[in-house]
Amino acid sequence: MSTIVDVANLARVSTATVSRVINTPDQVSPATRDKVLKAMETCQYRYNALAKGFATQKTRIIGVVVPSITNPVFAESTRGIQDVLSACGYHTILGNTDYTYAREAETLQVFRQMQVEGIIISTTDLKGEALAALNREDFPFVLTYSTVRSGPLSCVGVDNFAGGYRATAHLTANGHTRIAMLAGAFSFSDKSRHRWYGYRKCLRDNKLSYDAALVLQSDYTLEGGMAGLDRLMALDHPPTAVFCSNDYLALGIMEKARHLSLSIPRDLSLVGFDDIPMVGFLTPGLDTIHQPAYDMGQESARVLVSRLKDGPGRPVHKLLPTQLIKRGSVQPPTGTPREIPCNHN
Amino acid sequence: MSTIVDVANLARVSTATVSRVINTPDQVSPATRDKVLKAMETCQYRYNALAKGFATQKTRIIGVVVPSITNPVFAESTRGIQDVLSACGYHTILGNTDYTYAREAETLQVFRQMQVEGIIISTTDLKGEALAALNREDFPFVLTYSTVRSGPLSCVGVDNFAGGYRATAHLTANGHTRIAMLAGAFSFSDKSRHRWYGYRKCLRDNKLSYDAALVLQSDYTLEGGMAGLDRLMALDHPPTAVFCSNDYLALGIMEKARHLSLSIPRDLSLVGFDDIPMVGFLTPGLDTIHQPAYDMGQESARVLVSRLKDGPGRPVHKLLPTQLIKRGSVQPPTGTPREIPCNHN
DNA sequence: TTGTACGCGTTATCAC
DNA sequence: GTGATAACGCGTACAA
Repeated sequence: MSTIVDVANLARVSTATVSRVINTPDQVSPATRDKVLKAMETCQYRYNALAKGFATQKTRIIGVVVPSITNPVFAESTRGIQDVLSACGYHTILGNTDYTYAREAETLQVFRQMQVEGIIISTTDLKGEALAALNREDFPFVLTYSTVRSGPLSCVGVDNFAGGYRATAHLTANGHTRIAMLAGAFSFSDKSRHRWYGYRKCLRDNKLSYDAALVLQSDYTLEGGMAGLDRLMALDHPPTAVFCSNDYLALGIMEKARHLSLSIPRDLSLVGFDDIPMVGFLTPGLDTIHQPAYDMGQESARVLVSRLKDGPGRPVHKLLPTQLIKRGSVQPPTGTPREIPCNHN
Repeated sequence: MSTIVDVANLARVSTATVSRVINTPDQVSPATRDKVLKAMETCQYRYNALAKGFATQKTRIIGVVVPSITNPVFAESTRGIQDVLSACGYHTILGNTDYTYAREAETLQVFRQMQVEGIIISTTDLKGEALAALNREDFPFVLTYSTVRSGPLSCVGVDNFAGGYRATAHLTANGHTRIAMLAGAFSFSDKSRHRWYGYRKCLRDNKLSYDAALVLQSDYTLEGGMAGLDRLMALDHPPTAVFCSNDYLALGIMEKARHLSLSIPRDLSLVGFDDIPMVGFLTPGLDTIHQPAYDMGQESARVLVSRLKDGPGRPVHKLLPTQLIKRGSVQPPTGTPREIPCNHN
């Protein structure tokens, strides 16, 4: 593999000139420029960005950490991130943690060793040492999909509390009184926890008692959803509606409901969270809380880029709006009046 | 940021010793080792993998190029790739091309400039200069999702011809005679082209005439699927069945069919390709050709890793089996006998 | 406009 | 077991 030295020798110029031809072509006379370009051609010279990164301490690489590569919602936000970053001349490198803190810490370590210039992360442990360390060192990073509305960490996400509230309110407005929540385990998802807070608050505002038996924590998998429904339907007083803390869980429930010959929404109403593309195709379509994933990705990238440009400043907290999408997976419990006005937004 | 030089000074040893503590701890006496580790601690030393890559000309980074990050089938295969690569001590960096050759060439260039050690790519242009260049230089790379069964390029994929044949045979076996194909544009998808070859061959074997008006090329998007169905139903003799060259297109068709009040499978039978997770949740479920995406990813990574280990050898061509999954989106055209035995496998 | 010389953090090759 | 030092490819003062 040839280097600028080879090119320089061939063109009978110095390496500095070759470097200038690459980086600031106008600073070199057309004659020598052509000479150098020709030389590059003949040696099949290939630029070494690694060496540049090494020399300048700037790699133009941003690390993106997501908990799951299979959940389409993360594909969307990642697309948003990439679109903005590549427009700003940055490259993206993606790491996935499968919702485990160990892999998150490891990924973070690898990224830093690779000298990424910044990190965008959907974390599984907001209070973890890994993030604390980044923050201590003033390393540029931003949280996505989070609900943090204050504190030292920059964060772009949605109001998960409000989303959880809205989802539950949709069910209470339809006359449901036994409303379960199938949540991603709070241990790895503060988002899920905030949605649960919203759920509880909404129950309270509607004078519905909170029944801990109706709240299940689960993996974010189809199997988790399926197992969850099994447990819920085995209760003495099974719920008439379930709020799932993401669409994946809701899919698991729908699948399991089919096995149990439960009809949705007749026997069970269902609300999800995320609005991944496919839930609009189901029959019935899934009522869900839409997250603007692509926009959130874009915004996260923008926040990171300006942090990179302007240096450390006060942390940014942006919560994007969510939206309830009604498609037909919710109806009043059998034998209940149709729709009750909802004044909790 | 402290370096091994700082550590060496602090521990009163040479940089070589520090390096040994990092890479081959047994080659250094326990006493000095501890001394060095302590020094690392106190200067908050962080290893610089970039510098190592620069010094050794080995980055342990593999570039993965996919045409779409949103299509779940690529998420699956990427997961397979990552699982194998990380087990072999490689890091993965993901690039996405949105099915455009320009972005593919650019991504390839960036990856090479970053000094990736190998590339796994689902290409949009098999005959393109970008791949040819890689091959000329003996750069280690493998194609995925491809159908190439010979030639100089290593390739792990599925038999798209057989898959296309099988999908079509499923329709002819059900008595369909006007079978359309909605294909990803051949210009960017040789997979789609091979599926089309299978489609044509199957028609011929069944003595069905080939009608070019029934074959549409499209983007791999929902909108492409929707527009496609519009055009097909506007024909003088609309088809009674459609083979879609991926599930995404089939989803678009299902959505559009709903708008047109066409019932699937009563008014229109449908077969897809890929078997992305969600199509099992639809009503009716989509009949489709299952690709073992995760396995294919794993296998691609294995092929690349052994190429990396053993140096250039003869190219590998592995075609994994596909499988027809029946879920209910196909039935005989109205007023036709039920199932005709199929002897084309 | 062009050239010289050094630094970036690590590994590898010798010596000792 | 340990130390000194030359690579690795590029950017960049600074000098010419």
